[in-house]
Amino acid sequence: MKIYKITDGSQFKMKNKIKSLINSALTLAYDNGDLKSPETDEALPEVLIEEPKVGAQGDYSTNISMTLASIQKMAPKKIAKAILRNINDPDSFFDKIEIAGPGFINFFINKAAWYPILKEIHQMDLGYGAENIGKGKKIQVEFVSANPTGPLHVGHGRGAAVGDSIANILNFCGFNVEKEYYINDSGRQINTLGRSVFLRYKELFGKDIVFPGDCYQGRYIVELAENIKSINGDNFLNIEEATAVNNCARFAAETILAEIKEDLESFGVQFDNWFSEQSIFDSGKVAKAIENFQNKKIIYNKEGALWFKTSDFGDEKDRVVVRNNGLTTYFASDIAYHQDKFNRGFERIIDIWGADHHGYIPRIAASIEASGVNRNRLDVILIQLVNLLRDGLPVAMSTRAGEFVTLKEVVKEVGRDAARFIFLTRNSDSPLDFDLELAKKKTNDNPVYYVQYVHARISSIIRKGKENGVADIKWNAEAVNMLKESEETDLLKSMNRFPAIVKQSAMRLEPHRITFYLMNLASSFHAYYNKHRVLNDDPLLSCGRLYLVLAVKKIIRNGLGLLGVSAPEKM
RNA sequence: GCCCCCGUAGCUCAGUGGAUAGAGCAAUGGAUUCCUAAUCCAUGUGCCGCAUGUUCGAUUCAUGCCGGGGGCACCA
Repeated sequence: MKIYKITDGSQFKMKNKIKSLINSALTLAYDNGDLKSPETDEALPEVLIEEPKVGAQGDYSTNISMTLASIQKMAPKKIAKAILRNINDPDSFFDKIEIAGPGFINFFINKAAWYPILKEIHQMDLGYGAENIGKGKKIQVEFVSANPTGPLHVGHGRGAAVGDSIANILNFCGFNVEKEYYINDSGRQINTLGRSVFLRYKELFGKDIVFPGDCYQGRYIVELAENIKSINGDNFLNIEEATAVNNCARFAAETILAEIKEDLESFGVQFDNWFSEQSIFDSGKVAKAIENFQNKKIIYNKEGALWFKTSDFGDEKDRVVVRNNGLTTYFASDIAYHQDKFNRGFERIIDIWGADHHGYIPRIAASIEASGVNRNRLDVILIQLVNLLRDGLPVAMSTRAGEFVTLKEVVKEVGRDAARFIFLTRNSDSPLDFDLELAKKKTNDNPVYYVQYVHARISSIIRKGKENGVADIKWNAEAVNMLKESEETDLLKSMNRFPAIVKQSAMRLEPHRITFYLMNLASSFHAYYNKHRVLNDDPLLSCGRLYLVLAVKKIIRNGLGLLGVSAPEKM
């Protein structure tokens, strides 16, 4: 993965500055008796700085006088006044400070105070927005992990987009991230795959077959059978059926997996590790895990099966790990697999699953706890369904009947950027409507192009600027000081917010926050662009504005990069 | 029956304790001799599902109910 330069704490942090100004004011007020000095053992509320939604309420505000009211036994407005009396602002950082509503203190920042942000953005460049919360910790994101029994469909695409973006964001925030795909290449459904293909194979030779309902129905099964026929002729008809089925299974799984890899590649998703389920059987880790739990007396025998006492660890009932026919369940390999993840040194692991697997969380958490690892080192993100639409009407999809729209088809039709972006326009918790026609539209309806267009427009301005003789765009205090328009301040404020958005997105594992932020920044830019000319008659002003829009361009690029979406120079 | 997610403007959705709850779409009217009109500007809309509680303050937290979706195998 890429390594980002992260300079911890070097970002321009308005909130922290205001916070410290208030804290000094409080100290002063305690000293001179404007406010009652707190008892030493008293828990003081933290000074919280927030951005009001309404412009008239200032750039920032704090509710500290309300939270102090009960401790001070004083009316919030009186406390606010006492704080104001003691605020020291020698650099005239504030234009004005107001007390409003029930006792909010609203701060109006001097425009000039925003300018250093620009310098910051240009200096940090590719690293702007990176908050070092990971501190190099090893973290694993496991996602997609679709069974190699059929092609990836749109639902997998959503998981891929979310997983890849989360990995990008965490990497950006200083985690040492590994992306992993778990291949279910063992067990019953692989056998079913083999049976399905073998039946179709027999069919190709004119044999009468009965194709059971639990077999895979799709066209691709017939294609796999045709491939086998062209390679092996009728050889598989002349060997023992079990062997033939097994051969078909191996061939089919390998072929499908290769296609899955290809599809993901063209979707822009690359994994660091492809982990085979079979490999944890081969290495004896499953057997070892079971034995270990038996020694701990948390696996018991009932009616010929082995049960893991997950109910001792918060699950609602116990779960079978070895069936009475001697076969292990998937849960057994999952136990070993998750143990293996932690043994590989990951401090945290993130599993991204379809929402239909949510019932699985308690038992996996139980197995982790039982293995002596704190369960909160695992995060599970559940991805809700994707409803595929065309012009507002549902596109029929049924895995059972083998009719589903594959990820490949969608990417081919709407493009990778549009697909990835749209997958990230919702919280993973919410079902997502994906309209193929809308995704192709190149209008305001389609947020991808709305954001990308900002990047292209700015690139164009910069090209134009070069033609006009502006060789390099750099910090010029005099020029930057000319950025006085309200739309310019809006842009500066919005850009200042980016690191906080990234941080929140990383902590809560929610990439859609970046998506929304980018749409918002794009909107501020387009409004600015339509109202003011960057390249204008005044060379100094043009210089300042170029410096401004180049910063916007960098943030758009960084943000889109986190989503895995390209930032085009031209559109 | 039990568990999980969702319920916010006509539609699709943001908003994890603050003030007058936001955005896009849809609707109507406007903007381009000029850096990309894949753009912008203007004009509305809300028992934030219901109820109780916690709080100075609840769309946000807790509990219960209603409605929608999903999950509850010696399946994967």
